[in-house]
This record gives sequence, structure tokens and C-alpha cells, in this order.
Amino acid sequence: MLQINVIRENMEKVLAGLKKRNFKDAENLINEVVETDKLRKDTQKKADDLKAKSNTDSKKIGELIKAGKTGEVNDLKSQVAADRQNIKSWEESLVEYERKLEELLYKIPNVPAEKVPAGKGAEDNFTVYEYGSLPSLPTDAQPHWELIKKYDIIDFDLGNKIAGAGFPVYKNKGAKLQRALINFFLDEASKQGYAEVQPPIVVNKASGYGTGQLPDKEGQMYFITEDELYLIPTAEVPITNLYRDVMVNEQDLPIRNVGYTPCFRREAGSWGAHVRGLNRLHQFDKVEIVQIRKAEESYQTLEEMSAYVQSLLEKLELPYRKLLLCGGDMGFNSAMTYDMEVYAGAQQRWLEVSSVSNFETFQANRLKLRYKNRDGKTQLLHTLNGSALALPRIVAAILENNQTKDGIKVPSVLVPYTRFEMIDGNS
RNA sequence: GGAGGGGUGGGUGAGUGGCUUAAACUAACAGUUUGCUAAACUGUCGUACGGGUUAAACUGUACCGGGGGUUCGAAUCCCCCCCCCUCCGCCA
Repeated sequence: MLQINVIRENMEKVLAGLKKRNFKDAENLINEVVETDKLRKDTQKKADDLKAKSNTDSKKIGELIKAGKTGEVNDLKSQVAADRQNIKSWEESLVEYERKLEELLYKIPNVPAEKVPAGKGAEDNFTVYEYGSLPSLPTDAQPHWELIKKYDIIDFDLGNKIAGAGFPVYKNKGAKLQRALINFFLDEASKQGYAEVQPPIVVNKASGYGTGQLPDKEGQMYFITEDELYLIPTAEVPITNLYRDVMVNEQDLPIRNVGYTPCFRREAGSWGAHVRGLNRLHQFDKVEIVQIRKAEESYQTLEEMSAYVQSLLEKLELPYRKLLLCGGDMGFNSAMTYDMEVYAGAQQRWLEVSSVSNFETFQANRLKLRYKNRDGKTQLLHTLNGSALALPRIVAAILENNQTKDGIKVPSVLVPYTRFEMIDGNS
């Protein structure tokens, strides 16, 4: 959520930013925000002034009673009672203005950073960097959804039986590969100085609002009605919310956390022709890195985080490209996002495996995540996060790119974790 | 799930309807003094939204777990909810 005073004071800049996102109706929305804010302030002034008056009068009543001047008390009492009625009605409209203002603010996405190109969708993203050469596979190379059957490592039918479509069962060397990847990613992050956390995989409503999944993505999260809990779509939600309502000590900055969790996404209505096998799931594993930074450091941190994610892909020997997302393709909360896409040789498609974003104060504003600077001023912090990494598409790319007639070659960096070099029929 | 006890500022903790402007202690910060593994003294010391100001000063309101109610007036009384502790039940 954008800060109201930022909108008030930098209206031109906000509008220009939203235009880069191709965000419709920005001008009307912003005007309505400013107008509602003004009404809110006027109403608060009226309510506050009347409250001040009735507070003084109430005190006077106490003094009169003490002095035994009970005769004058009744008039004053009815005066205060009448004022209270008016206060009540001012407060009702105040609550209404506040509610409306919040509702409007929830509709406004983050303002893209200076560097973010304008654009409507994926076709306008800017390729920043490419690594590795595309694998040259034999013409009979198989896509991963065939390979997983051939080597009996991931079973969609079994998952379908016990849960439903999009909930695969990992078996044999497939299960071991999952565990290897998770441990590899966690160990690498630890080496980089990220503090490991293992958060709950359900969160309450307040946490959903804190990081901006609510109200924007209400229908995309699984919801447990009995206990009013959401299954997390990403570890970003619980980990970032650890710092909700926190006034961070300056000496505790920067905050750097890593966590592994399963992630749950309903993906309602987003299943298409090219979404097969591991390309899109309802449940998947991901290791997430989160940083909380001072404003002046956050863009340098974004570069550092994306460079770290790139280093993981390079160690796994996967060809990838790094995209700077255009305004129209960025997530609602983000000010700037890099996507990493690996090339899956048999599908001959790029698959998104990581998204690294700087949210600036957009989340921190909702989270009330702040610190006091040297001048004693309270400042919102910047939040950043990135996948490091999401497993299924990494697995898909490894399977497809590393297939040989003897089986699938495990990237050498993972062998200490898997303790096998080839995925073949043997267990 | 049942019974009982709790939730007050960064921490400890007083406060049963108006003398509370939330005491006191403590931590932190600044200064003074002594002079050196430190102490004493003085001062400052919450958050949010407003008014005001070039900026400050100054100033209004709200906040004692959350929400509602009673009252001229609520940290204090009433109702609902949440969380913590103890015991019981269930349980990996």
C-alpha cells in the first residue's frame, strides 16, 4: 500500500509511474484518494475539536460536584450529552472515510522504479543477461513428463488419487533429488549469511494483508474456514510478517533470512495448454530469501540478491536468462523485479524459476516495519525477496537438459547431496 | 475441549469511576561532576492521525490485549473475542 502522504506530495511522479504499468484509471483513482483524504482530515478536525470541548466540560462537572454546586451540573450534563451525539455522528463519517480511503489505496499498485521500462506484458520485458548455451539434444529427447514416468521418480496419478491434480508424489530418486535441492539451496544461502528460519505454512488474515496477498489475491490462496487460516503461497508471507509491527534496532540491520517451505497455490483459471507436468502445480517446494534494508541500500541489495540467484543456476549448470520486468508484467506490490528463466531443452521453452523483487516501502507501510535513524526519526524500511529457488521447474530443466541414453546426469554440485550420479531405473 | 489465574510504556510494576497529565523503579540517550573494570546528580525519553510552522516551537484527539456497551466522565464497571500461565482431558 502506498503512503497517503507520498501520493499527496508526489502526485505527478505517482501518476507517471502508474502509467508505466499501463494501469488504467490511475488519474481518477488518485483524485478520489486525495479528495477522500481531505474529507477525512476535515472530519477528524471537527470531531477532535468537539471532543476537546466535551472533555473540558466533563472535567468541569467533576469540579462542580466537588464544590457542591450541583445546581449547575444538570445543564452542563445535557450539553455534553448533546455534544457526544454530534461526536458520534462525526466519528461515524470519519470511520467511513477511512474505510473508503483504505479501499482505494488497496487498489493502487506500487510505483515502478526509475529503471523499470514501460510495457504491457511479457513481450516488453528487457533481457538483461544470458548465461550458458542452449542444450543440443537428440531429436527423440523427451519432455520431463515422459522422463518422470520412465524412471519412476514423480507420480501424478498417485497424487491425483490421494489429493487431486497438481499435487504430485515424489518417489525413489525423485524424492531424494527434492531433498538434495532443498539442502543445497539452504546451505548456499547460509554461506551467504542468510539466517535460516522455519516458519508456519499457514498464516492469518493480518499476515495476508501485511505482505499484500490480501485483498489482491484472495482467490489464489487455499483457505481453512474452520480456523480462518490461509495456506501460504510463498514463504515470503510468513517470513516477512515476522517483522510486522516491529521497530527494528538500527544495529540489527540488515535483516537477511532464508527459509524452505512448501507453497500452495490454487492457480484458479490459469491452466492452459502449455502447462503440463511440473510447469505448474498446486503444491511445490521453494527456498525463499528475504531481506529488510534501509531505503538507501535496497537497490544495491536487489542486485546482490539477483546475482546470488544467478550463481545458484550457474552451479547447477543450467542455461538461463535474466529479465528486467516491464511495468505491466510486474507484480502488484513490486517496485522492480528481475525474473530468472531457465531453458528446458525438450520443451524448448524458458521457464520462470525465480522472481527477485524490491517492494520499497509498499509492504513496510502495511506491516508498520520501521526503524529509528540517527536523528531519531522513524523511517519505513524496504523489503525485498526472491526465490532461491523454486524446485519443480529446476527439476524439469535438469531432467530434460541432462538426459542421456543411460539416464539423467545429476549436476555435480548436487552429487554430495543425492549420493548418486545418475537417475536411472535403479533405486 | 473443561476449570482457575493473568494481559498496563523498551523492561519490571502501581493504579476499583474525576487529585492520573498512567506513579515508581529500571533500561536507553544527552549533559554535569568525581576520576576510571565505575558511580552520583540533572535533563530527555511512546505511537498514530490532525492543527500550526519555511522548519521548529507549540497544540488537539485517540491508544492500558482487540471489539462493543454503561456513564456527563472508563486503564478502572458490563458483554463478546484473542493471547499467555497453571491444572485436567486428548495427543505426535
